[in-house]
Amino acid sequence: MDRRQRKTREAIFRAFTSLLSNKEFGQITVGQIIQQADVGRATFYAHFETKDDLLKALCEELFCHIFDSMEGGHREHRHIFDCDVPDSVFLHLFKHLQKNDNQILQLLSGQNNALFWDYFNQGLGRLVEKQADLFATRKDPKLPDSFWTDHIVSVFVQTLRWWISQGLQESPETVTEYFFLAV
Amino acid sequence: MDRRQRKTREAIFRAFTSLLSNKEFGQITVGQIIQQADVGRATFYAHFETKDDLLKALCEELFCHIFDSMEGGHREHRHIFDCDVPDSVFLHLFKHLQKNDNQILQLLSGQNNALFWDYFNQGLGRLVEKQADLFATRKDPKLPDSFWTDHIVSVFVQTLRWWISQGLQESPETVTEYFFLAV
DNA sequence: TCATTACCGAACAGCTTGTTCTGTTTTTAT
DNA sequence: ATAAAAACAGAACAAGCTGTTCGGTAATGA
Repeated sequence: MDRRQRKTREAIFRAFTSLLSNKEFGQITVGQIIQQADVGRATFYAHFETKDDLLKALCEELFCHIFDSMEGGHREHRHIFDCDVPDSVFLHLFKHLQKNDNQILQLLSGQNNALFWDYFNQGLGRLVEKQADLFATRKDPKLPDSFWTDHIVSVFVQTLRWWISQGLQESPETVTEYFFLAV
Repeated sequence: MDRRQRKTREAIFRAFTSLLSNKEFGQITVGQIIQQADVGRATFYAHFETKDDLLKALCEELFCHIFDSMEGGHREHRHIFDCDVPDSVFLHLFKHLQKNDNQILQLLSGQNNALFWDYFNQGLGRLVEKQADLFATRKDPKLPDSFWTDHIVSVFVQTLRWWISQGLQESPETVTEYFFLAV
């Protein structure tokens, strides 16, 4: 990809996330984005068909990366996070979130947008299904499988939301413990 | 309140909910609302300052009613739903939702709007706090209180979301059982 | 009946969107 | 090095939506 394209695309993303951490998605105009990104109007529309398209692209950029980096047993981190205890995937995820790569927490915590949470749920769902046996013992046999995976995802999301609402005071280990106590 | 005011207000609400069940909130224009409601433009703005104001008013209309009708031990229904078993409040709520008063389910199930869920969460939170002792036995003492109430609300919402996604096939009794098994 | 209040409908200024154009700069391939 | 291709800036544009204003009409309630 052309270097100019890359720089422009990143400038737009930067400007957009910066605006998203302050305002609602609906209140943000293309004019503000291109002003903050210092980019021509026609250039913006050469990269993204519409504002929704930009949001979608940003979500994919952020969430696909964070979740894809954990698939396949996340071997690349095994030596760092001591990943042989069973809960490591979720602890790892909490640690990732605490590091706040790409200001993802600002985006998740703002009342801005359900779309972010939708993408997050989606990636998390895939993760949980791969770890299904982890929670099999706690599952009452009466509960349908689809219900149970939704449930686990929901508990994780609630735990994260609570953590954010507390200002991330607790350690990732504590939050992971809460998660497993609640599920 | 003037009869004309009432009729206009209800016509706008009807048109708005009708549109909301098909389109996203952001895609709906005031022009469409007043056309469907058969109401003059100036009249709309005499009733609601803005489109967001209308959404807020609708939420209050819907959720405050459904939750307020259940506060104070919901005595008025005691004879109908056999409310002396401990889980009756939530069973009652599921039954209310199944009846689908005011097409509330269409509004909750659409990917439309986080705002509806926010109001729903808010009302539910009040309800759960009043029933806190119901879940006290399952609560691990390590978990903070704020975490636990959030957790219960979250499990209820997840249960409802799952129920909607299944097309409300299960009975309210079954769903209530699932809820208590998962929490 | 009569004053009040709500409504209609048209017109409006202001803003946002998405497109199109011209001309300039940067990249890439020869 | 040079020429073709691609990306960019910036202005101008039509179209649509928003929220306001105003004169005229109809319903309400005392």
